This record gives sequence, structure tokens and C-alpha cells, in this order.
Amino acid sequence: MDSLNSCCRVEIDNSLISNAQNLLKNEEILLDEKSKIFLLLGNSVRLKIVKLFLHFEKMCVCDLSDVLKMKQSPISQHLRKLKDGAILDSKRDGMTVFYSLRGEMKESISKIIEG
Amino acid sequence: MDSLNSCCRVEIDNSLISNAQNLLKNEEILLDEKSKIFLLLGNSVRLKIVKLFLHFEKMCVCDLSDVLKMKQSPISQHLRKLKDGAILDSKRDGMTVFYSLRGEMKESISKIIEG
DNA sequence: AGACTATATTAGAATATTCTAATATACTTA
DNA sequence: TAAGTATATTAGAATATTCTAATATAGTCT
Repeated sequence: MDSLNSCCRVEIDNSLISNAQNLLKNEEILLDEKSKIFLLLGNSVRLKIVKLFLHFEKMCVCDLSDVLKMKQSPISQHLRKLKDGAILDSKRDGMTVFYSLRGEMKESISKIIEG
Repeated sequence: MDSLNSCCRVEIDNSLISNAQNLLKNEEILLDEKSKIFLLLGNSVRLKIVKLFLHFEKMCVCDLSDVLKMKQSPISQHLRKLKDGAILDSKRDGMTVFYSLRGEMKESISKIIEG
């Protein structure tokens, strides 16, 4: 087997290697999706935003701006990422855009964040 | 109340704002810790590594290098981050360094990754 | 000791992230 | 229509991430 690593140990457990590869192969897509979710939650501002939506049905950019004491622009940018990542939904009501957790995501996000 | 955001809506719900702030204040440290974990799991190579450790007790750098078909150096660097982040333990046995999931982390990491 | 093996570290390039400041867009109301 | 309000987008600076290539460290074996 070709190897990219520099070691050529004798004690190599080939069944471990192939079992491990099979494990990953079966979940490759799922794991990639999950890592994208984790990356989104891996920023403390975004994690706080998502956490808030577990407890408050909907909030607008201004609300979050006030709560987190941050300017509107970065909040808006974070919300866009969360929306692009299919974690949040948005709905305009007049001038206000209300964000909320996507229904399909509520349970999984809650499990991830609240443990 | 001072505001960093540019809007000054009339319909502001001050109790929402302060309830939200209290919610975050009570969990500030916990949320920061969690966001660091999520950031570590937010890289697909590291997520795969951690996933593997949920199923295989211990693996060395070479094993992971073979499984993931990556050079030893980046694997070693990812392992270091996971160790610094208190997700993995390491134990040297002769020339081989075996990594494994930290006992205290097994349950929480499993919940996060496997849902 | 000297050669070898497994792992760790370092410098640096390419890329990605996250903020600020400025500006654009979309809706409301006088 | 014009002014005002809430949100979105953009450019760009500062910083962080992740790999490659090279080298260092630590243990093994003859």
C-alpha cells in the first residue's frame, strides 16, 4: 500500500487501517456536513446567537446588536453565514427582518449545544 | 441604554434584551469553552480523527496518516491542537505515541458528533 | 556510538476569517 | 416624492488557519 507518511513500521495493523477507512467512507458526506455546522458554531458570537434562538423564538438584527453589544454589520454578516449554513431562517416583516432557528435544525442544534 | 447599532426602533422590547443578556451572562464561560470545542471539530480532518477515536481505542500518528492519506506533519499538528484542546490524550510506548479520547470527554464528544 | 524509526516542531506560502468603515438596498411614513 | 429606519453588502486591514518542506527530537537496535 502506498503511504504518504514517513514511517514504515512492522507492527502495522492493516485491518485497523481498512476498518477505519470503511468507517469514514460510510459517513464521509455526513461528517463533512457536520464539520461545517461545527465551524459555524465554533465562533463565540455565532454560538451565542444560536444559543439565543434556542430560547427566544425570533429576534431581529437590532435585538442581537443590542444583546451582544456589537455593531449591526458584523451581526448581519454572522447571520448570513448561519442562514447560508441552513441553521437559521429569516422572514421580513415590514422593515424588520426576523431570524429564527430552522425548524428541522432545532432538535439537532439543541442536542449539540445543550448536550 | 447606549447602543452600538444604527437602529433606534420604537418597538424595542427591553425585557427581551435584558433576558437575553442574562441568559448569556450565566453561561458565558461555558459557551466560550464550547465554541472552542466546536472550532476544533469544525475542521473535517480533525472531525474524522475524533470520530475514529469514538470507535477505536487508540491509534498512532502513522495509523492516522495511513487512514486519512495525509502526511505525518499535518496529522501531528492536528493531534496537537486536539490535545491542547483537552479532547485527546497521548501516551508514548517505545517509539510509538498512541493517542486516544480523554476519558472525561468521551460522553460529551459522542453526543456532539453522533447526535 | 551510529544508523534507523516515529513523532514533533518550525518557517513560510496560500487561504480564510472577522472586524471596521462606508455605502447600498428595502421598506415606511409624512 | 423625500426623509427616515432597518438591514445587507462591500472593500480592506488584521489576524488565524492549514498545508508543505525542512529539520529537530526521542526512542530502538546492532
